[in-house]
Amino acid sequence: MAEPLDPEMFDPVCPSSAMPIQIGDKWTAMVVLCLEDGARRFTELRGPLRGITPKVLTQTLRAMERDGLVTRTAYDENPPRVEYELTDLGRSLLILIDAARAWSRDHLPALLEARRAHESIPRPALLKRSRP
Amino acid sequence: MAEPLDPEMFDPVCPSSAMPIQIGDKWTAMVVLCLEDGARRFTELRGPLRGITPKVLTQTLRAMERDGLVTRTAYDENPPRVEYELTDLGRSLLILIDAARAWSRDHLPALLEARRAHESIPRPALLKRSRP
DNA sequence: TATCCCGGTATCGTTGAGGTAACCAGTATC
DNA sequence: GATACTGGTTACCTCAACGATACCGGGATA
Repeated sequence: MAEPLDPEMFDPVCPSSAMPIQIGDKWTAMVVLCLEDGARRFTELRGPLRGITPKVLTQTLRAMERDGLVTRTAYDENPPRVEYELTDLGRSLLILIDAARAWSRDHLPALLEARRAHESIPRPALLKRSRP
Repeated sequence: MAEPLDPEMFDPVCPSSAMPIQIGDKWTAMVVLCLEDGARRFTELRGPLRGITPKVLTQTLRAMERDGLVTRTAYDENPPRVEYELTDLGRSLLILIDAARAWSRDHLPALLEARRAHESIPRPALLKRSRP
């Protein structure tokens, strides 16, 4: 199996929301990373994905299952146990996620700096505007 | 400068909308590709980006300018002329776009096939549901 | 009997990206 | 005077994603 997930592996205040790359829907890339080391249970995923509501996690996993990115295995035990696991297709997204993270490491600071610098100037007057 | 843009370089009916990777907003990656070979004018961009409205193109370019991905140069001629050009930062997105396109070439058919196959089965009954 | 656990549903509301349509200023040309 | 061209702007609307909150069924446990 795999070690327990770090409940702080995703920082909700991290600037990744400013990152100009998105894999799937809002949570898809994070789910892929959570499943990188093996199958995980529903409630196990809710830890690192801090703030995700069960409804949205269900939606995300259903969409990923539909697209062949994860498999869902329900064991007829009780309390119920359901495990999600990456398929080869889902695992193939890891190289993209790594590329996105490499870009962020190398270039996101420049983007954020450009954005910060842009906020300073009020409005550069795009074309000559005459207001009587 | 650069050769005229191919007005059919983006297929509006192409399955890229199903692609689980997005660079920036909806049109950002396409704008980057349009500017790959040199500066372009506003109306020049409207050709390949078929269906984009001037408002949305303005929004897209303003956001890219704010993030330091493009520069905007207005020449005081007339009729007015405005040129947009990639910065080094904007150009750095090309490797990400290439990675996304490589993933699509290699894996998107499998995703679409999984999606198609999933539509066939009505509902696999997630957990036992009892409705009286 | 009561409560907890797990893996969800059901219902409602908010938000923002994106689209539609119309309009504009200044110059040049017919 | 009318029209066209460029590079936009403005007001309005739609729709899907996302979130908040509450609830559920069935068995195990206290």
